[in-house]
Amino acid sequence: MATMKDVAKAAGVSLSTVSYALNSNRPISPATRDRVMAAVDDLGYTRNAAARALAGRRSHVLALVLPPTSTSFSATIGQFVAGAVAAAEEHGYTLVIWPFAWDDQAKVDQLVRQKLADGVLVMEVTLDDQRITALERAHVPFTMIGRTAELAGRSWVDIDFEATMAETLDRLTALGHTRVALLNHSNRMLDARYGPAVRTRDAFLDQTARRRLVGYHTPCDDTALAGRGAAAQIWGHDPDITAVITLHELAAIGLVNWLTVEDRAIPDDVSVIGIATSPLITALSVPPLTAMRAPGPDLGRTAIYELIDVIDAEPRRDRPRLIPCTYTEGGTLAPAQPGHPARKVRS
Amino acid sequence: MATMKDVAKAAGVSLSTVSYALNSNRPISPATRDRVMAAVDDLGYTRNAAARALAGRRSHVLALVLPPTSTSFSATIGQFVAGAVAAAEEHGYTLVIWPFAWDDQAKVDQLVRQKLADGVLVMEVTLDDQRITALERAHVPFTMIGRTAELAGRSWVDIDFEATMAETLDRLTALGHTRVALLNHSNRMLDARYGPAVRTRDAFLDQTARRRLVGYHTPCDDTALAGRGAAAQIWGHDPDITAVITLHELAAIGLVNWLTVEDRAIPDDVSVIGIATSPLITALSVPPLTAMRAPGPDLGRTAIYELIDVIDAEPRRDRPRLIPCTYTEGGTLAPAQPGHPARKVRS
DNA sequence: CTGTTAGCGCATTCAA
DNA sequence: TTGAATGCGCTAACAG
Repeated sequence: MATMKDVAKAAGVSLSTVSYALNSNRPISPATRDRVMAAVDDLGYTRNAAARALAGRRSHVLALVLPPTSTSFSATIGQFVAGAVAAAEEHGYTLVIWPFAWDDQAKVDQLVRQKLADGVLVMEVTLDDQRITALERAHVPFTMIGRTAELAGRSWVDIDFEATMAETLDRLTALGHTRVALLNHSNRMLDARYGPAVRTRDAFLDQTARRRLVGYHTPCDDTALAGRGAAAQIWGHDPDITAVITLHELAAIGLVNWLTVEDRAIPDDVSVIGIATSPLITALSVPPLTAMRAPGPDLGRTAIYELIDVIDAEPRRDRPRLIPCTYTEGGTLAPAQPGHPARKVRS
Repeated sequence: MATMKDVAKAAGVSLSTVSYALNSNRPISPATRDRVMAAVDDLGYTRNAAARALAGRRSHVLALVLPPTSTSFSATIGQFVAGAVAAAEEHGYTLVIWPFAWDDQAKVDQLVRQKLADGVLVMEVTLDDQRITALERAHVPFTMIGRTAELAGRSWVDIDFEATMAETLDRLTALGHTRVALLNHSNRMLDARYGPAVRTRDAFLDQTARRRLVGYHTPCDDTALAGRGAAAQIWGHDPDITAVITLHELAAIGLVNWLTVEDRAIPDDVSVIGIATSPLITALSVPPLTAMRAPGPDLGRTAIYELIDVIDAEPRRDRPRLIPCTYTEGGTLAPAQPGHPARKVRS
């Protein structure tokens, strides 16, 4: 395998010139640069990552810690990762995933101390996440996807749940809906102070109250079965609810099934709108789910920008880090029935 | 950050002694080893990965290439990854995921040539996968999860679909089922010669024929909707089918819904059994899905063993590389109805 | 704009 | 069983 020395010889320049040409961090005449590049192509040369990291004290690797048995490396996370990979690449970094429980602090620590990555992206942060303080103690550059309650001096990006909920309720009220349910993450997640669950609930309760809507909050496991149960619970509690906001994929499927079995039509009898939902998911149902689409790729990009700034010790506070979901037309939203929705009964 | 030199000084030994103590690849007296280890603990020392890789010409990193928008980093893959991570760790390797389309050959190439990993794990291999030949040309150590049709000189591990299908049909026939449907992956996957889809179909058709069963093969996209459609198709084609074998998660949900709507009871009217299904999935339905559980962790471990052997140029051909799924009791299997299953009609 | 050179931190060969 | 010395391939001063 060719080394930089070989390239230097082939191009008739010094070793350092090759290095500078490759890193373009000092002026190089176009002529010599061309000769270097030609030699690089000729020899099929690629920098050795280990040597580069050793000499430069920088691995040029960023790590995303993601439990393999996470709530699913689902479409939404996939979109996020894709955006992050692209952004990292544009900045000369390689993004890799460290597939173990992120609260396996020992492992994260060890990899970080080996200097296998220059910085770490942290997902599924809870409001009082202990792991963040550990990272801070270890002086590891990191960016959170999501937010701890305490944000001082911490780098983060997150979905703007408040704004997203506002737009969602705007659209529902514009259609005449006044009784709305929220199919939220499970109580387990709420108890763990999982940011999206807590923020969505709070925004929902707060904003429905302020708008004088009837808002019914329903935590629910993310399974089709739990979704079915939640549906029964929702309309058992209030038969006149005409719209549901949902955060889950599988639970939403269950809810839809229940409605089908109960002969309630979507969207004529009940409107459904997803929140922070991936487009890959919305397309799966019929009619396609109307949703506030999760800003996956944007979040990924922004997270990488943040992280690189932290690594370079160049904090920029002018970047928008709270990114709203955007409305995506589907077929599951309709005006509320005048009066009560017809409630079909079935033997 | 402490270096090996610091440890040597603290322990009162030479630098090389520390190295040997850490790698235990030459005799060390217990006394000096203890002193070294004590110094290591004291200083909180960790080997620098870059320096180690540069000097040792080995990164001690293994890479799993996994598209972020894959058919879902689902529970099954998660289990596989968990097994692989554990096995890699036991052998002194770190397993990382490279999250980009694995047929983005250029990227894989580049990372490999930077020597960012010593070997690569390849998932979702098709029968005539072009990417494998590319890896061979580049002399990159790799192991396939799945199999190309041509196997000569290639390292692989795979699920034993034939044996799994045999046991599945054994169990169904023992319960008196003679008319069985297979809910397979989509035609797109079959056209792409995706191994699991092709092997399952072939095993199903072959073995049902040999057993003189009626076997109906139904390719199907992995969405709840497609599953519903497939169910309609199955019983439209043959109302007397009493058992379904399924490969999908979401499609199975759709199929179950359809049965619910049609007032067919599971398992009394229709038996359902999953193939290569993760236990995390089976638990989600009610009654829990009876299934042939995917040997995720075993596959992961075995794949790592294989890959390390390839890297060490120590091919072992005595290891079982074809791993069957194992039966997991659930609540979705019952004896076939004597005569026709009652076919309920609904207005 | 380009060349020379000193390490980066460790594995490993050669001596003892 | 241990130590000394070399070099892995590259970055980043320093010097011109």
